[in-house]
Amino acid sequence: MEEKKIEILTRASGVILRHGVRSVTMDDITSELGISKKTLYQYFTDKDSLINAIIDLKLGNDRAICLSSIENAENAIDALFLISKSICENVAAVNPTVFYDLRKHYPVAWQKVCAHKMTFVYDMILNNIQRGIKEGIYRENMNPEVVARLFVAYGDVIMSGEIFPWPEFHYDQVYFETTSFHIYGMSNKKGIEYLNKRELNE
Amino acid sequence: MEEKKIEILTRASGVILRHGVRSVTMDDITSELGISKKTLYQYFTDKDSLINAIIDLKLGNDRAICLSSIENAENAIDALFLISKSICENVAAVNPTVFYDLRKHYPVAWQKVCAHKMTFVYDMILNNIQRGIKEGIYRENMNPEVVARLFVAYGDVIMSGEIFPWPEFHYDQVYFETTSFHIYGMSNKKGIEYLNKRELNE
DNA sequence: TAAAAACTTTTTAGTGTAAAATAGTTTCCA
DNA sequence: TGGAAACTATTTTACACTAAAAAGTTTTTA
Repeated sequence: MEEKKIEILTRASGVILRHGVRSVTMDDITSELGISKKTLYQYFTDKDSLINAIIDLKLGNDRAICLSSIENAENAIDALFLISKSICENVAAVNPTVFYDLRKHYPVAWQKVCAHKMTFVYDMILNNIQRGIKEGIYRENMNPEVVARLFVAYGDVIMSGEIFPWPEFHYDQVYFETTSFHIYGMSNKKGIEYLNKRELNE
Repeated sequence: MEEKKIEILTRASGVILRHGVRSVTMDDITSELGISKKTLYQYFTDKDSLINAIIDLKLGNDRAICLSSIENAENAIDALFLISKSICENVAAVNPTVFYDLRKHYPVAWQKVCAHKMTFVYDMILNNIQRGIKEGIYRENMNPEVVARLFVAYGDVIMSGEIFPWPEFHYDQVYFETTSFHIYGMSNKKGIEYLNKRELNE
């Protein structure tokens, strides 16, 4: 991909993820980036393809960050904390209306997001559970499929804002509390000892 | 309330909660109960008041069952298991479209349902957390407000069917798994010992 | 060559209206 | 008295239409 296309993509991504897909028009993007419509349409045939590219870019970045977190973590618990920290930083910058807009008007992009949650995130958590069990810090008497899906669901619950209304609650705090609670729920005796030790160091 | 009104209410409740609010017309109810519209409207001025009465009845029953579970339980963990068992039995009999219909067309009734979740259920779980801490079986290092709201959220997640699609997953099984996971997440060493002992007895 | 501007086409929000469905009322009859 | 049916009133729904906005294209200009 040409350098110019990448620049347009990343800058447009910033505007759209911050303000919503519907709210930002193609004219808004051109004037925001200081380019003409001609140029914009030279690189992206229509708004749909631009949105799809933005979502691909975003999900790709998220995945890369998660995978590096997993590699650098000393154990399953540490990995989950690292992941939740980066998810927090990444998703907090996305306006919730983006998800609403995608679901309603951009079925292809929305499908990508759903697939990302139900395959990548789900598989990642499922692997994390297996890793934790193998490392002897997670309980063996839980249902991995249900527990992993529960973790996936947290994102929706927190983002919807119904149960944790802003400004009484803040995404990042709730997400952190939720993740630690989830880790406690999965941990066995040895895992909880590690958690306690971890808490002391903070 | 007269005996006849109660009979009409309970029987209409059965039909409506099973098939949905919008799907069941006033004519359906009269023919199903074998009464005339004259009689039905003698006891309920309009459909709205009937629906509201049904919701009041339903929520009242649910509350009564929960409160008796709490009293009869030997400790906080036992109480949560009893509650989740009765919630399961009660909510599983309600067609999910009922919630959809209420939310969209019966704002007063929907408000009752939301208030029930956000006050009664939430307070109940908050009390349960305090009880468990006092009984020395729950951790003290958790955020009760977040953890209680998380429990409230499970209901929505499971009922929506997006994360746990039927028929791959069944309400009652997922609800049971989820509740036990949640209890593990709240329990401390002593609580987990009680849980292990409990599992052996099953 | 690419931005700016002017332009055309498509999508969407909003409105009005007719038909259908349902709520709610009245009448008749066992 | 209360059920059955016929009736009226209200609400929903569907469709057509209009106006505005935004997508997408072409032309002009620096």
